[in-house]
Amino acid sequence: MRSTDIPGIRSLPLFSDIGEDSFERLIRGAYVQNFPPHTELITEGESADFLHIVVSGTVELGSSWNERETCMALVEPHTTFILAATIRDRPYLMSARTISKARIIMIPSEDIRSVFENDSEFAKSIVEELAGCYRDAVKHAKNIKLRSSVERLANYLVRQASQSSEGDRISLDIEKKKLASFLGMTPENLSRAFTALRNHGVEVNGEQVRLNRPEDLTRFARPDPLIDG
Amino acid sequence: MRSTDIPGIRSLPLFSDIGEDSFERLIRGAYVQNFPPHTELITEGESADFLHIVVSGTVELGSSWNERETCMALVEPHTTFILAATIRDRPYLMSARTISKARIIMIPSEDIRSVFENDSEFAKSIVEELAGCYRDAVKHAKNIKLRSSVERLANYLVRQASQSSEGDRISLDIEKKKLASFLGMTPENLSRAFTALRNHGVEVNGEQVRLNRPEDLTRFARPDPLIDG
DNA sequence: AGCCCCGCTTGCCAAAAATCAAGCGGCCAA
DNA sequence: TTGGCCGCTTGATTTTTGGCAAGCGGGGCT
Repeated sequence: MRSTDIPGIRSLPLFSDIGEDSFERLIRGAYVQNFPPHTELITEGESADFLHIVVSGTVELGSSWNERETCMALVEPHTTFILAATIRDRPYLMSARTISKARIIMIPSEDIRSVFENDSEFAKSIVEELAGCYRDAVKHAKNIKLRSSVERLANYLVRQASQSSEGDRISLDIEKKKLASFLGMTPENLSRAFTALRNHGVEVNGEQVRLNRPEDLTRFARPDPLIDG
Repeated sequence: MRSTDIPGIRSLPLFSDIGEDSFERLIRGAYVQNFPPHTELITEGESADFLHIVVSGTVELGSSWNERETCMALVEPHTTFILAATIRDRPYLMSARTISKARIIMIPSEDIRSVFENDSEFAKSIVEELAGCYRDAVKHAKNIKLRSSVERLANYLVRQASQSSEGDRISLDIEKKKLASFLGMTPENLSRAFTALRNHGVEVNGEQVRLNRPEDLTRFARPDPLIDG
């Protein structure tokens, strides 16, 4: 693979600060691939042969136990997944599947480990990325342990709105079913949670959600940078 | 501080592989301190000036939101806490307080970051430790999202028993109140969960728990290395 | 020793969330 | 076009969990 095969790869957070030789070494063994939606990329419990980086599209990380399943994270472009398994050479704790069409870089775990040892800038990037993943996992757990389902939905909406350019209009870009799972509730319960938030000016129309009284919703949600940040 | 001040410090996972000069550098700015039980060591939201390492005793990591509080992790000797905040130079996501008397090493965050850049063995140890923390956080979230409260308790007991030398006798070394919070339920609910597990041979006597039919309990709990490992 | 505080338990009830069932409506394929 | 599948919603009901109150009992303090 030539590095020019992937426009913008050099500016990924993980690569932006590293030396040219380290970069070449990582790129040499790497694959880039386009996947259709709903493709299982990795399976919980398997061993971690590649580090994955999302270039475009969205990837879901999910876990299951005893016939139950839950969505643990939604991975957006420019970040990695299953970095921890790669580093510790342990089985994946989560499965990964594409939600939309997705373009993904895969780098052999051994290459990651060997470049890590020789390039302290890369090591720094890796550890920053990993620390970020860790903090996200902690936030996810806090969200679920400390808030009710309606509160989780409210905060999700407030956050989406703050990130959207549209101001108080949100387009849920994932199935409600999936959103429910991510927020730790059933689809039925998510429907009811949306209904409950009508009192705070939330108006739902299929994928489109409008926050008619954003201040009201925010006051109810009480977003916290240490959970939602 | 002299390194001889802390017996065994050199064999901590974080230090066992690093060079003597790196070690000296880390130790130079470090403090060791003994804390009484129930002492707040760090507070959620503050900035991360020190990496903490538990030498002896137990430390609780907890988080709060909107008057609610939850125990996120129990840190045992030889591991670190708030490593991620140290590395990213971000505010703590969790508070830390001692549960028992505890002996703790504190190393300035800057020292960690600078030695990290110069000693790839140390970098490797740091990233392994961090990956371990991340995996623990993911497991915690899976545990809570995928299991009911009774199932969580059952698995907790099975795991404790497997780690204990006593076979099927367990001594809960933390308050039930705290255990309840860690397992994501109220103290009342924990009591009821214990009662429910009588059907599977669980007998409680204050701090002492006996598993009279371990196979039965295990069959009910369905422990999973990707959650309980 | 006696008192009080606090952790734990239990009963009772309320709230939250899951489950079951039915119906609507869009989308895809025959 | 039509049939069937699937995602979503809503209602009815159950299960799970939480909250409140009362009582028990151990440990520390006066």
